[in-house]
Amino acid sequence: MTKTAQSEPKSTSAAPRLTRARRTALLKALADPRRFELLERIAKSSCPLGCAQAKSALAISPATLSHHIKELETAGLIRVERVGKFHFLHLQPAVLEALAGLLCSLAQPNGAQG
Amino acid sequence: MTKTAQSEPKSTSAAPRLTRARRTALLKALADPRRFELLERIAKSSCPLGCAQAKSALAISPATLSHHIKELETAGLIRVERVGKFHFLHLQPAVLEALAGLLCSLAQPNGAQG
DNA sequence: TCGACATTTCGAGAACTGTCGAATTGATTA
DNA sequence: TAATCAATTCGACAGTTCTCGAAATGTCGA
Repeated sequence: MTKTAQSEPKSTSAAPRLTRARRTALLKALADPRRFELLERIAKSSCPLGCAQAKSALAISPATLSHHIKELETAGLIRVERVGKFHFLHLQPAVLEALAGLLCSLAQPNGAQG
Repeated sequence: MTKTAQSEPKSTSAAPRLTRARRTALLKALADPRRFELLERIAKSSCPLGCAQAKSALAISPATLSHHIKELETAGLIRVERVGKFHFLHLQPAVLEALAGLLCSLAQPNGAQG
């Protein structure tokens, strides 16, 4: 009850509400510097990022890259488009926006509680 | 936390731009569920939160609470007001907003580069 | 000063995570 | 089919972090 005044920062696509577990998973996924850098790469690329580009951008072993990709995918931050033997990485902006909205609401006076 | 070695001004008001190291430190500080819950408590409290309330809210040992408080303080997410034998916890909203802004900009098309 | 309370530090154990080499699976092409 | 390239899984190691009990430090009131 009383979910009044949920006016959060406008998101362009539907931002899902985050459960406690989900928000922790998201933050953990973002908290690794290489993973964040990878996500930045994906976000700033105009076309979906291929694994080869990701690998050369981060200078890590294939095993490690695969691990990080899975972490980001599991957290829901990216989507992996599998076409043939290549995988392409897409950002999922809504999840990022949901988290940003949560942090922003916390920063408001009284944590923007209802 | 490992070496950061990036002496940057810790502003308390205007949202500072986040270096790579700082943003990682912030995300790590937020990525622990108990720490996030503590931060939420602080944010949603109308008056600065005392350690006793924090401790009873989280149901953890004093040692662990002290550890988490230090992490949040080091990350710049809270300020600790030390008055006598009591410590009061204040949110530092600007840092949270800076991080939210960063995430939001990443979510924009092409990662809002430029 | 002493005793009670609040908080921190210390030390250690357990659990988690990032990393990589090696082996494996899967897809494409010759 | 064989060869090759892309990506994943496996197994192991190192470093980090969470957690707490015990001891120490700091503060206040009697």
